[in-house]
Amino acid sequence: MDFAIFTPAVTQNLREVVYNQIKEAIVNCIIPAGSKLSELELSRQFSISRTPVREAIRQLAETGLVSLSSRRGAYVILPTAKDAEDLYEIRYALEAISVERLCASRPEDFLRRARATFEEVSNDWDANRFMKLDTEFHADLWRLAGNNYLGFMLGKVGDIIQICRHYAIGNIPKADSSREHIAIIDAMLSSNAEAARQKLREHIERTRDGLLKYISTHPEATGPAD
Amino acid sequence: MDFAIFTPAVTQNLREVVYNQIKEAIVNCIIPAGSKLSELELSRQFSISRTPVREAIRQLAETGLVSLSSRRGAYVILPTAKDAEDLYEIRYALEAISVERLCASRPEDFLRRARATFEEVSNDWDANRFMKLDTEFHADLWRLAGNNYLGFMLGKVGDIIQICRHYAIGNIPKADSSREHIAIIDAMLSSNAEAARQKLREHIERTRDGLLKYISTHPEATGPAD
DNA sequence: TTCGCGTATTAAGTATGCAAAAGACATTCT
DNA sequence: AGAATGTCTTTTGCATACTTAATACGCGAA
Repeated sequence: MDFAIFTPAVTQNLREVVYNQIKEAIVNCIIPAGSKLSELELSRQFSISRTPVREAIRQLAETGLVSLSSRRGAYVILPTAKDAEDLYEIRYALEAISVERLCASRPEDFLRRARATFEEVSNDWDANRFMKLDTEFHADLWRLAGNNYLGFMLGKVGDIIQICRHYAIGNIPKADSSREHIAIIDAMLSSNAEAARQKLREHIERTRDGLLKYISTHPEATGPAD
Repeated sequence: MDFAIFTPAVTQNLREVVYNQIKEAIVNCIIPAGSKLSELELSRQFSISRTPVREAIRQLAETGLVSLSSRRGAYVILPTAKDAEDLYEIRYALEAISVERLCASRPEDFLRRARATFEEVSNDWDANRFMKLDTEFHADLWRLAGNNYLGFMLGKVGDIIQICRHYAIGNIPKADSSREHIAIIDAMLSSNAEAARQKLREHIERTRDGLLKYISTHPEATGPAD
């Protein structure tokens, strides 16, 4: 057989499908923070039995998106402003690893391409388009950094942050955010780890502050401030 | 009723019990790295049905201790030397958050008590006793740091590291390790964040190097070096 | 009216059954 | 002999039935 053109007929099992769909719904706030996730209701919507739904909910609990209460059900977490702060602090610490490593390995082709992309951004870009670009850039960072667990950890932090961030779409001028990205990239291109860390810190702090400001003026968006 | 001395009669459900027991067995290498976890076999050993065992295995997969292969079963991960390096790098980044925060808040009573305990350590301490002290100290750090997600993240990293570290018990002289702890504590007591970070880095790097050295001389202990 | 208690209802926790996939082994064909 | 195919066994994935805890509701007594 000298061809290999077919991909697996069945790629995912039901648990994965359900997990991904519920997760997407949660991080995009289609299922609002704080909602109860009923096994029965969800299994009816998916037209499957409770078992895969149960497993997906357990999986979501382990990522931190859902909190389980014994015999009382599963609830989508309701992040507080404090949660957002704590998460951004962790995110900075983890992303700093990527950035430092990339200062050393300096994947020039990638950095230049990313830089060019961010230079094209203007404030009238579609919010979702920009968010996708941003997400992918940060994902590329850890992928290139070569630490096998960075993605694993950042994924968990990112999912929870995403719940918060959803409310703040469009809150931060995209052109400013792009400039911050470019500053980080330039620092990496010149292998200046100290500057790169600093620019990253500024970028993440600015993003965080934008979110916190939004939360403070929209108390209904997340859990009670503490 | 003006007293509250009773704890819940039933605290955990079967899934939790099974999860904890399997996790302990894995991180203590009673179930060796790389082993297959059979639902049927485990459920027979626990004398329960497959359902809670399945859920526990899924939960372990989400923490990263177990890898699932669709329709082929669950296997305890087999960390490589690279994995250990990556994990320690993340652990450093996260613990640095605790240490920095504690330089600011400086919980003196706790720090002094911890310092006194580490001064009592000598090389002839029981390895498990020292490991317990060490684990608790690091746990106290993040608990006092006040970042609600630090423990969550460090727990995941720590569980995987623990698999590796188990092989290296007694590899690092306990008195040396204690001195490193004391150095970190002293830096925190004098609110010298820069020094505290540095001492923490040295401590974690030394611990890591001890483990890596062990792994390199005992290739059977973990997965293939890459 | 409010508190306490008993009952009903709902939903989660667990057990079990069934279908189907993966791996092992035997068998056939070249 | 070796490769390929068929068959059997084991075990996972999913469905479903059963058990039991938590909540809601209703009624009666203080």
